[in-house]
Amino acid sequence: MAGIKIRNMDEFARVSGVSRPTLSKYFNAPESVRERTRTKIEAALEAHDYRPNIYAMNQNRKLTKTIGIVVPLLTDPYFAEIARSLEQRCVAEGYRPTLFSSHGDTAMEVEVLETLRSLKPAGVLLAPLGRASNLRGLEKFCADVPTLIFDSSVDQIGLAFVGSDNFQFTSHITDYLCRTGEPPCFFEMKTPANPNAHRRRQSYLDAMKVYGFEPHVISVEGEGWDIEEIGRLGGHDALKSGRFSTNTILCSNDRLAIGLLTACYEQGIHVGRGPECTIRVAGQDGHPHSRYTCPPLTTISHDYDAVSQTAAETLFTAIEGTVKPWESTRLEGKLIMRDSA
Amino acid sequence: MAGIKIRNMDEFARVSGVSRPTLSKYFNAPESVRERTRTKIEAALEAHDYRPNIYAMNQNRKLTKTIGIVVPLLTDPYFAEIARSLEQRCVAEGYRPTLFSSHGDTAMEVEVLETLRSLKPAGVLLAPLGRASNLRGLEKFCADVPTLIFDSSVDQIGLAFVGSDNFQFTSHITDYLCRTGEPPCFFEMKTPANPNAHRRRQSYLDAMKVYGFEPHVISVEGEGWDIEEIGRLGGHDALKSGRFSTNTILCSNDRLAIGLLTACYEQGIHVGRGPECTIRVAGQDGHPHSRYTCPPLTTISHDYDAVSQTAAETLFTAIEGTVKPWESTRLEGKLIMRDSA
DNA sequence: ATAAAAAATTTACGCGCGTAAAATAATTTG
DNA sequence: CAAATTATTTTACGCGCGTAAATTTTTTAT
Repeated sequence: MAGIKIRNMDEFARVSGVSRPTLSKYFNAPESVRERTRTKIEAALEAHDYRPNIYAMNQNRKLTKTIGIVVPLLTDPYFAEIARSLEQRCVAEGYRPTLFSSHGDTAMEVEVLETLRSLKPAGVLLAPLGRASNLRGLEKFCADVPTLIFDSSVDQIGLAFVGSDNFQFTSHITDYLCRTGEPPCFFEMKTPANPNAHRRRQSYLDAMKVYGFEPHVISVEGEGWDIEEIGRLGGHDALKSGRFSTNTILCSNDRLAIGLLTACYEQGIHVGRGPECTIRVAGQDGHPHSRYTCPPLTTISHDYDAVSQTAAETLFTAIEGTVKPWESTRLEGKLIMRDSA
Repeated sequence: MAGIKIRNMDEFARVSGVSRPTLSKYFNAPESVRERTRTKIEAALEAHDYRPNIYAMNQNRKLTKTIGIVVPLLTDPYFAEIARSLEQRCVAEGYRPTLFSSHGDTAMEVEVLETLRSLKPAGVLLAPLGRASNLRGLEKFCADVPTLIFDSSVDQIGLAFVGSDNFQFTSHITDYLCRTGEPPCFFEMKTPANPNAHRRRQSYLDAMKVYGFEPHVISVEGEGWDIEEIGRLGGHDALKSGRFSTNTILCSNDRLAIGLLTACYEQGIHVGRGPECTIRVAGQDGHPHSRYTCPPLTTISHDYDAVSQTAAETLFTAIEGTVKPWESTRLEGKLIMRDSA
C-alpha cells in the first residue's frame, strides 16, 4: 500500500477514499472539511507522502498563499533579523514566505517587484530602499498587490506603514545623553539611503532646542550601504579635524556608531563613561551586534517583535478581507544603556 | 497598440507576429531562436510588458530554472554574505535563485528540503546544519535533486563539496601566532553545531605538535547559534579561572572571538599587540564584522569569492549535463593581520 | 421520524503553457 | 539555381489542479 507512488491528486483521491474536489478543499484550508474526512486524508498522507503540485495549484488561483518579504539588504543583520521574524509569523499563519533582497540597488528592487508580481502573492511585506526607490514603480505595484510597507515609509503607499518612531528614538536618547553628561553632537551620513535618517536629524535639532543647547551636526561623505566603513573614515576625519564639538556623539544609526568606535580605537581614544574615557558614543537601532562592540554600545532599540508582529498582522487582516484606511504605526524604541555612553 | 493587456502567450504571439511555440522556445532560451525573430519578440516585449505565467511554465517542466540556496542561518552575516554572492551568480547565469534559511533547526531544514523538492529546482546549493542535519533525509533529497554541498561537508553526499580547507586555516594561523608571540591556546565550543569545528581543533593539535608546543584546548558550554554570547560567557569563566594557559588565544571562529573580546573588555583586559596589551586574540572565518571589532580582529578569512564561484560553477556544469564523480574542493584561506594578534 | 441544512461527490470544463510531429518557410551550401 | 539544412509554424494533446453546478449523502434541527 505504502509503496505506490502517487502521481497526482486523482490517484491520491483513490487511495484516501475521498473525492478530488474535497482534497482540493482540504489542501487549501484543512479546517473546511469535516473532521472525519480530514482524518481519512491525513491517514493517507502518512502512508503515501503525497504533496500537491505547487505550480498546478497556483496556476488557476488568482491569489496564492505566498507572501513576499522584501528588504533592502539581507546582509545587514538588522534586516536579516526582522526578515527572520516576519518569515516565522507567515509560516505560523499558513502562508509561504519568500525572501528577497534588493541588494541596495534600485534596478534590483524594481526587478524583485516584477518577479513578485508574477508570483501572484497574497501579500507583500516591503521595506523599500528609501531615497533610491522608484516611486512610481512602487505605486503601481502597490495598486496591484496588497503591500504593507515597513521600516522606512514612502508617502502614503500601500495598505499601511509600520515602523519605528524615529522622532521618539532620537529625542529619547538625546534626552538621556543630555541628562547624563555633555549634550551630544550628531554624527550622520550626508546622503543617507534611508529616509529615517532625516527624521532623526530633525528630531535631534528639535530636542536640542527644547533643552536649550546648541546643536552640532557632523555630516560625513559616502554613498551606499558600507556604513561601518563610512563611519570609520568619517570618524577619523572628524576626530582629526576636531569637528566634534562636545565629548558626546549621537550617531544616526548603530552601523555608523560601530565604524566610529573603530576609528576611536584606531586613534587611541577611550570611549565610554569610565574615568579614563574622553568621549561618549551612542547609536540608534539596537543592531544585533551592538551588544558586542567594545565598549558595548548604548543605543535605542527597535522593538523588533512589535514591529514584526504589527506588520504581519496588519497584512494578514487586510488579506483576509478587512479593508481599513491607510494607517501609519510608529512604535517606540527602548533605550539600552550600555558602557559606551 | 500598447494599451492592450496581454493575457497569455497566445495573445502575445499575435501582437508579436511570432508563433506561440517559438515564443516558448524564446522564453526558455533566448539564444535558441533566430536573431530576427528575437528582435521581433523583444520589440513586442517593450510595447506590451507581457511576462509568461511562472506557474503554467513550470507545471509541465520536469526541471525548472529555479535554484535553491539553503543556509543554516541567514542572520549570520557570514552566511548572508555567501548567500548574496551565490544569488548573484545564479542570476547572472539566467537561473532564478530562491533563498531559504533553516534557522538553525533540524525540523526546519527537513521542511525546507521538502518545499524545495516540490519546487522542482534545477539544482540546490546547500549549506547543511551540520551535526544537527538529518543525514538520511539529506541523502534521499540529494538522490532526487542535483545538490551541491557547501561550507560544511557531510559524508560524500550530493554532486560535490566546496568549502574551505579548515586544516590549512588553523595550521596557517597557528603558525603565524607561534612565530609572532606565545603559542596559542584554543578556544572553542564543547558541542559545536558545525563539523568544521572538529577539523579546526584537530588541526590546532597537529600544528602544535609539529612546533613542539604543548596544546591547550578550552571548550566552553553552550548550545545553538548564539555564538557571541557563548564566547562572552565562556570567556568570562575562562578568564576568571585562569584557564588560558598562554597570552594568546586562537578562537575556533570569529563569532566566538567577538564574544571573547567583549568579555576581555568587560574585565578591563587589553587585547592586542601593543605594549600595554596582555593578551592576543585571533579568530577564524573572516567574518564581515571582524574588521570593526576593537581591536580589529586578526583572522584567517574564507575566500568568499572563490568558494561561491566554485560552488556555483560546479553546480551549473552538473546541471548542464556534465556528470563528474563526486569531488571535494577545499579552498585556502587568507591570513588577515590586524591589531588583535 | 421527517424536514432542513451542511458536507461531500460527480461531472465537466478550463487555465497557460510544454512539447512532439508534421508541414512549411527561410537560409546556407555546392 | 537546386538541394540540403536549419528555423519556424501549425496542429494537437496533455499536465495537475481550480472551480462551478448538479446530485447524493450525511448531519442537525424540528
